[in-house]
Amino acid sequence: MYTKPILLAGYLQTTALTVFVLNVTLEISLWEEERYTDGSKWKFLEHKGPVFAPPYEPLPSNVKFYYDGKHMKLSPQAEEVATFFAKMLDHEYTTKEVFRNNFFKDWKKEMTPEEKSKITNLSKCDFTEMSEYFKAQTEARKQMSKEEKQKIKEENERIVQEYGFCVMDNHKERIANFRIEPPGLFRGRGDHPKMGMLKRRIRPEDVIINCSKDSKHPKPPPGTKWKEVRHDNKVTWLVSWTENIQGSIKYIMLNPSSRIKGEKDWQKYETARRLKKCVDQIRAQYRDDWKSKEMRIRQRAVALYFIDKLALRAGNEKEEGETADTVGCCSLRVEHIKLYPELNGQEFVVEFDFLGKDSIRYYNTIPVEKRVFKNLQLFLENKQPEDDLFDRLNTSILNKHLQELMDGLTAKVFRTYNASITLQQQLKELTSEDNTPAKILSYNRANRAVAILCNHQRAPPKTFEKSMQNLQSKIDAKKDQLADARRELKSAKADAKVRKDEKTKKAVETKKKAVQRIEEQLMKLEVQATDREENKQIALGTSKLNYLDPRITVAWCKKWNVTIEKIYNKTQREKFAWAIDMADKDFEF
DNA sequence: GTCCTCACTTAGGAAGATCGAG
DNA sequence: CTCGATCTTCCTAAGTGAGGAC
Repeated sequence: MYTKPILLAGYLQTTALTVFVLNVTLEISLWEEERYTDGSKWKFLEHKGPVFAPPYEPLPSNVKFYYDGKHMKLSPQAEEVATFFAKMLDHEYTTKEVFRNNFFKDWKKEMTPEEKSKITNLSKCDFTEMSEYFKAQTEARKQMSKEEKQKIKEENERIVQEYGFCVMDNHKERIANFRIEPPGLFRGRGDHPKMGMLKRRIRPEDVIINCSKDSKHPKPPPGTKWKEVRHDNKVTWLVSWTENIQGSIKYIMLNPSSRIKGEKDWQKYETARRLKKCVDQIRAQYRDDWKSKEMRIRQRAVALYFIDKLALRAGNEKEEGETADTVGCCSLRVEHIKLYPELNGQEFVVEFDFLGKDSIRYYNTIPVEKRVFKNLQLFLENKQPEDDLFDRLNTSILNKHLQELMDGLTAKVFRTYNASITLQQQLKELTSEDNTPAKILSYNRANRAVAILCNHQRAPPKTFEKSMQNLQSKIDAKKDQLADARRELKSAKADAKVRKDEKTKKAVETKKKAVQRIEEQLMKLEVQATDREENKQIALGTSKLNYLDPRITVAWCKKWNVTIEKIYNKTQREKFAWAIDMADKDFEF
């Protein structure tokens, strides 16, 4: 309960929002205490530690595994790993060569010597009984009675209450991911060389706990020990462990609604707003640098132009063979672009075609300025398709340069800035004094413009065509209904003209209202259809959650009298609580 | 510079919960 | 009340970028 006022108090320091000042005087002093200048993230941190994955439950003896058509009883370790595969049997992954090979190699490591000598070919393994068994279990769970479901829900709730919260500097905060990732088969995205590898079970002995010395330390499960308990208040995580696929560290951290995340988020948008103030100058500078005598500066300037204009990601180098082959701006290769001196009546066109983060394809053809084009031709000279386009540049060089142009400026700030400024400008352009659904369509379209800019795609929903058809038939039905209502209105009017009594007059009014209501409903459906069609392959969520300054949205809602609930759901409102409290209708990004 | 480690943000899909039409 | 569609939450992979060792 006291989280919010303290949070607010912090924001009050930079926004002259006086309404809340009176009742948070006490908390302001608390907040002041908590503003660390030495890089500390907290003074006090107490939590209950992570929730571990439930132990493996062996299959009932009637669920059999067959090798080469013959029943084979597997050792518990081998069986557990087999179930991971069985659970994915319907997934495309299990048809992929790389996935199957990686899985089989890791599975064999879990087998007893006898199993290993017998099971030599994955194609001879029959997991269907296991698969059917798990499907039946899922089905059974769905068919449970209301009471049983309620019981499970309550048990889950109890776990959340016990492990889902921590105390950080007097605030009780929600933890984002307090459950340790269960073992399973690694599902990389795109053409990942490690897909199918066994992600091993994490034990308390693998886990590092971070909390304050003076807190009640979390207890490891009976008979176990933590790898380490440390008290590092320069970081925000509560628990960490090293994952075995890439050797990277995983963390348990706080929910986006927490003070520590909210403040960071706010800071991010403030940095982007500072960029707004100097972006013109930076643009002038990189345009000038296109003419530089030095190759490295020209490359830097062209790359920055792409990052700015196309909202490309920075593009760190990646270790070859360890991950899917994806790139960002600085890691673009010759094979990822094509130059057309002329294309479809436009001059100096660049075609981009590459796989970005999560192996999402970026495809775009854009006309660029002649100077950029000439530079690109120069960068391509004497290179092979697999050579780097920007061979004198990497993200570190670029970011060092950006840091000199503005304090806190990095490549990703451009994405945030361009996303937010686009939303603001599109909202201005598209919104008009209209009914609420039309305003919301405008909002979604502005949001969509950003999602397109940032290349946030999604797989078209499997049911997309059908759901479009359903909506269309609803629209047709509504149109018929409207025609009927109009006919009735007409006859009622005619009737009233003849009879001229109160009763028929009233009837006309009623029919008029009915027509209006149906017109409204029809319009709403049509808007919905437009929105859905335009959204087929576009994901709005990512930009909404990570790129758009929420204060723009809050201000828009206030200005146009749209309730915030129409734009942000409960989780989003919690995450953006700071903005909802802070922004008024005149906020400008 | 280059490599490596670490912490943190950003990302799309899967699973689960809720809604609304019939 | 049931079922499929849709919305929300969960999950965890995949990025960014700072900083330190050499």
